[in-house]
Amino acid sequence: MGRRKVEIERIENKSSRQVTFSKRRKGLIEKARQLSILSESSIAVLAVSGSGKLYNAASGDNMSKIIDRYEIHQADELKALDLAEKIRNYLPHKELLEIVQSVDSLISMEEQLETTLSVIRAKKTELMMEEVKSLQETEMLLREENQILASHSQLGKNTFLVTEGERGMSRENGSGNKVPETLTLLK
Amino acid sequence: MGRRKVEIERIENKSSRQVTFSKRRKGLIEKARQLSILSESSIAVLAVSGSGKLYNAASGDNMSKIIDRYEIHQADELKALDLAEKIRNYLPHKELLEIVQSVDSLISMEEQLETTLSVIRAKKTELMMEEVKSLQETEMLLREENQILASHSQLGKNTFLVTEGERGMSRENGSGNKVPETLTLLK
DNA sequence: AACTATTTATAAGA
DNA sequence: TTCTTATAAATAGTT
Repeated sequence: MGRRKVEIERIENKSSRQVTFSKRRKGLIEKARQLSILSESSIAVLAVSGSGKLYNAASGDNMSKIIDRYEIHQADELKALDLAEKIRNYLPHKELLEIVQSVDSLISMEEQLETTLSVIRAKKTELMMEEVKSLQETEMLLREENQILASHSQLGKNTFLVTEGERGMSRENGSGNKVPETLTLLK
Repeated sequence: MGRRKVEIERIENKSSRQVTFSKRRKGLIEKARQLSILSESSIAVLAVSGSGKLYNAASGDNMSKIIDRYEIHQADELKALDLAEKIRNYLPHKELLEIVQSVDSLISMEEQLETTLSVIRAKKTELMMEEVKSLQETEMLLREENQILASHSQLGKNTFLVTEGERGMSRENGSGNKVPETLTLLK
């Protein structure tokens, strides 16, 4: 769609790559807007540039709602906790048509879906907590093993451990995450 | 881009609307894929049809990571600090009674509260992710240190450490899971 | 699902 | 960055 046909492959020239990112991102978001209006739908576009900068656009509804919708969809697909089946139980197909007749019923459906969503979120938190706990236990075991090894070490009295710097989750991080320094053995 | 120019407005004919949704959605996702490759970036597209069906595509990275990035970005932008104040600003006590008169105002209140809530959730996820990452880094460092100590150990090759069952003595690390430290071994 | 006349997006250049 | 314009690509209406 330009003076020349371009192959769809990484543009090597950095400057051209940035220009293309800018032009096509604009085009993509405009296309999303048009689709949303033409077809009365909700469209979200998230773009993370090579340098990590984020661009986003939502049409038809706000970003949070579209993402929520995605998360519900995912959870449903993955059948976390057989929730999909639970929902089916709550809303058997037969009764659905009758149910949808009233506003009250829609409110109740909304509440049920929100309940489901909160269960999904709780599950996410639970899994992350488990991971943290497991990692903490591993850390403890390693420290113990370490101590035992140190007490049997051949490293003489001239050997000593120096601790440097402060590390940990309290650091302001954002995206500039630091790679852990490698343990260095100096002689 | 077709036999005729079309105005960007809701297509009234339901069938045409669906066909357009399908065609343009495909085009949009293809554009997203191309942008991702050409500019070495990550692009996510979420589309919710008028009938509520969800379509999504992610290029360059997986959907979860792109959404996480968005949420962290939001949290940073809106600064989850002083949320209470924000809520107070949105809803000054004086104006509350007047505001609550209209349905529109309630919808807008709902949206604002949902935005606030999503910021809080994003912040929670961000902090948990950081903690996991930090623990993983600590684990790596400990394993390295361990390896070095083992290689200098007087314990023979036939000796091995039992890390289970000998706990308690070395547990005087009363500080629980503390800030990991980078160790430099000097000789 | 295909086809194709047109419109639209955009690559290169200024 | 913004604009221009030749050309490639997307797609609206049709089959």
